Amino acid sequence: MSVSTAQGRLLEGDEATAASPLPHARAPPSSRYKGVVPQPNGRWGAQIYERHARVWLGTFADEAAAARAYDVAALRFRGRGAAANFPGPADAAEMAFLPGRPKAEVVDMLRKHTYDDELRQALRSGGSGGDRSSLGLVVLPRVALFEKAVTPSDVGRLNRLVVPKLHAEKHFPPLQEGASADTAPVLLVFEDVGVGGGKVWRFREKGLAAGDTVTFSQAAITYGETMDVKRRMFIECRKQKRRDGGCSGNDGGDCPDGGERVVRLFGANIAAAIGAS
DNA sequence: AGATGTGTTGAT
DNA sequence: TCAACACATCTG
Repeated sequence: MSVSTAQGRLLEGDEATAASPLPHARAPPSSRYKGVVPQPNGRWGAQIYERHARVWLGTFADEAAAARAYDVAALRFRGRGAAANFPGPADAAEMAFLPGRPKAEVVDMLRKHTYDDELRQALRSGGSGGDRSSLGLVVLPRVALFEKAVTPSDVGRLNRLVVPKLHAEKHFPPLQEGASADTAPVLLVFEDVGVGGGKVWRFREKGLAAGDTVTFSQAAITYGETMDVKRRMFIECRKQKRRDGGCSGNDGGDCPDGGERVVRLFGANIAAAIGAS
C-alpha cells in the first residue's frame, strides 16, 4: 500500500533468493523445474532422457508450461510413479489418453503445443464430463462473466476487441505496471464454447456486426490439469436477429463452433486482440 | 537475426 | 540420468 523507498522493481524469481552473488545484468537462471532448461533468448526448453538419449520436448515462453510438458512426457515414458514438477494424482482422463498414443506422437504434440487440444478432443469423444447440447455435442460447464456488445471498430479491420475496463480489471489478470503495447503482453487462452470442431477459430470469421454480443465465461470445472496453467475462459458470440433483408446468406442464430484462440491483453485501456496473428 | 534443438561434457 | 553451455541449424 505505502510507497516503498526502494524501487518497486520486481526481481525475477531466483535472482533475489540466493545462488547469484554477482549483480550482473545477465540472467543465467537455471530452472527450478525438472526437465526444464533455459534458452538463450529467455524462453524455456523441456527435455526428458530415455536410454541415455535426450528427447527434446520443445520450447516454451512459460517456465511452468515447460515443466508441465516434462510432466506429460514423464507420465507417458515412465508411467504413473514418475517424478513430476506438479505432482498429484494423475487425472483419469489423462491416463486414459496418454498410454494409447505412441511416444513420438506425444512428443510431437508437446513440441507443437497441441497437447491440450488433443486431450480435449479425446475427452469429447469419450463423452465424459459436461452436458450435451441439443446438437449432441459435449459442452463443458462454465459460468458467465460478462458480455460485450461489439462496436463497429471491434468488428472492423483492426484485429482488436476492446473490453470494458471495468470487466477487464475484474476478470482478467492484472497487467504488469508500465505494461504497454510494446512490452510483453499478457496472454489469456480462450476457447469457443462450441466444442465440436477443433478447427482454428478466427474472430472475423464469425461475421459479427455492430450490436452483436460476445459473452465471456470461465471454466466452472477443471478437466485435468493440462499444460496451460492459466485459467481457462470461453468466448461465445451471438448474432442479433436482424429484420432488414439486406443480409446475404448469413445471419441469426448462434455462432458456429470452432477451436481455440489466444487473446492478448495490452495497454492501459485493456484491449483484447482476438484473431490477430 | 532470432529462435530452436543438438553436440558435448561434467556432475550426480 | 540430468543439466550447463556452446554453437550449428533452422526459419521467417
